[in-house]
Amino acid sequence: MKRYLITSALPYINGIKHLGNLVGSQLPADLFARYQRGRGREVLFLCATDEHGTPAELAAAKAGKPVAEYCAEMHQVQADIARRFGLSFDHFGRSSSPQNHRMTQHFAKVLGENGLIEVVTEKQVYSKADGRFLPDRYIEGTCPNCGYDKARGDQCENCTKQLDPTDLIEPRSAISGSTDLEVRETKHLYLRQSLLRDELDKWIDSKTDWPVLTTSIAKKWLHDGDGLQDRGITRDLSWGIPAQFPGAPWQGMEGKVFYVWFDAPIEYISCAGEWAQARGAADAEWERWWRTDKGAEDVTYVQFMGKDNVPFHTLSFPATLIGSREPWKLVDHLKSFNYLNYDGGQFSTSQGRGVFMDQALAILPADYWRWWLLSHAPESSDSEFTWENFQQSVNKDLADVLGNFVSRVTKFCRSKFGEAVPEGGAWGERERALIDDLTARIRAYEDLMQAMEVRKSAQELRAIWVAGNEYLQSAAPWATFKEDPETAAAQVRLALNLIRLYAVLSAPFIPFTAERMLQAMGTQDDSWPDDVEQALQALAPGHAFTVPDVLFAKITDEQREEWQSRFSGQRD
RNA sequence: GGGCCCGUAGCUCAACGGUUAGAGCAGAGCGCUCAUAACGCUUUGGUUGCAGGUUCGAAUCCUGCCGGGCCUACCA
Repeated sequence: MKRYLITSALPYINGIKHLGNLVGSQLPADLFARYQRGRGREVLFLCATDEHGTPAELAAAKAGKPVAEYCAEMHQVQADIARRFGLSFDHFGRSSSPQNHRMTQHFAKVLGENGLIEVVTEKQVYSKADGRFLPDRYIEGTCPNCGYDKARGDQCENCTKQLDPTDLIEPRSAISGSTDLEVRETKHLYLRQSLLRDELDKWIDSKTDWPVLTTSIAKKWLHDGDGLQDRGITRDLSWGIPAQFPGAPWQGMEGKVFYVWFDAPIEYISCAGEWAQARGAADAEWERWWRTDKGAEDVTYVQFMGKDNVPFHTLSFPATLIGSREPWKLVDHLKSFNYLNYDGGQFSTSQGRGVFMDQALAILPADYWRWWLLSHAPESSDSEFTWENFQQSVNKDLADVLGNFVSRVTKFCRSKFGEAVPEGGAWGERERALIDDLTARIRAYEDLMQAMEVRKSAQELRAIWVAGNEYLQSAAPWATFKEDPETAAAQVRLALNLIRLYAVLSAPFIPFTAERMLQAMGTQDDSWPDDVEQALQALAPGHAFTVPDVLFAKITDEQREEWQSRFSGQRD
């Protein structure tokens, strides 16, 4: 039996994520995890907050809290929202965990011992007022090229010219505005990934089934200019994983920490350790997912992320794993997404533009969002959220096609036969045809889900819902009942069983509603319909059910307009 | 500047060298009356961004142009 290790890109700690972040990584990862579990496969689905780096420190300072405290709180906030969105992580960890401290230092140590780390002395801008070194883009000044006065130290956004912080005229700290800056010498560790270029290149070449988006980005970095560049993996920050530690094969790194992009992917591994520890399990429990010498040979590892994360997942993290010369599991499939835009522009965390996860849940249940986001996932190109489209899709697909189906079937049965699966009658031609149709569609759905074709899977699932309405229209049990109640009973029995079938098939997309559907049908049987004919007999004659409340209330024009204006401005 | 991706019906998207370019929504008509004024059937709608080229055959491959997006290595 195949096992699936699934990771979602780690959400950064400095605030609540917007729907664009959600649809690009955590949500499709959850869809895949739920589907594989539904098929009875062993799954380990991991995610964590990415807690290190300059933005975390600044966000904590802004909140007036120590970084550790701020991160702990934000982790709880994000974990709570993730749970309410139905994100079914086996463990939601933290890149600041003790496990990740140990694991990150372990990798650094073996990379150093393998000659893949060197100490480089470089000059960097230090702000006395802020008491810290400033990353290039945290320095602002006047562009020497075009005179734009808010040019950043890495690039001028106005004329797009690449800059060095020392090029700026009248440079100042973007944090405090202080002009009391000086260039200081500082030492950093560099990962010599250029030495691994050919190995990485060969590895990427072997991934013929990856999206173009993924491989083209990797190829660019491997071959552009002088080829893959070495990368600084330490920073002058206080919050992070210390780069100087007992047993480290270098000296002079006191007061420095590893760069987030070095330690964050390693958290994918450490998180498995956190998961095992939380369950009181031995190390072997997580190692069988990650170590090919300890049972991970039969693991299929799938990563989900937005396109901006691709270089780190195709190059620097694999370089870390390969360079360790230890038998770590490398990613098998990397599913990357484009961006979701918001009503003509981009979602923006810094500008508070768009809908954020907590706000989304405050106005509608998670399944509305899950369905819309997944059925419109930005797979082939960027896609766009508009309130009109959201209202239209959700009302039609969820309320009319699925919700109303459940409603019409259960209410009709209650009024004619009572709240139990009716007995009598037999299937005929029409029922055979339906079973054949559903079987073909479910097999197609399985293929699409396996291939992580998110939008197409949603389309196929919707078509499966439609088939139920078509069947009812054609069988017309309300008419049959008058002449031939036995046959009507068989038709209604089939329709009630369709509700259970739909719950099972739809659970990866709309888990909360799927659970309500199963509850209404009075069953815990969520077995996958390998045999559709059998699956449609799971609820036997006499089995009691209840008529559920409306599964999906429609979004009214008034609501839509209100939300449209409420979210047009800025958050807070 | 360089690289990559995209441009198909009013809207959101399929089709990736092979019949007459498809589906959902929206629009139109009909049917049904179990149901959340829901459902079903039929149907209108396209010079596939533009101009060339290759081919028996092009939305698909090539060249140029126009338009949009992403990346470009110290934000993560």
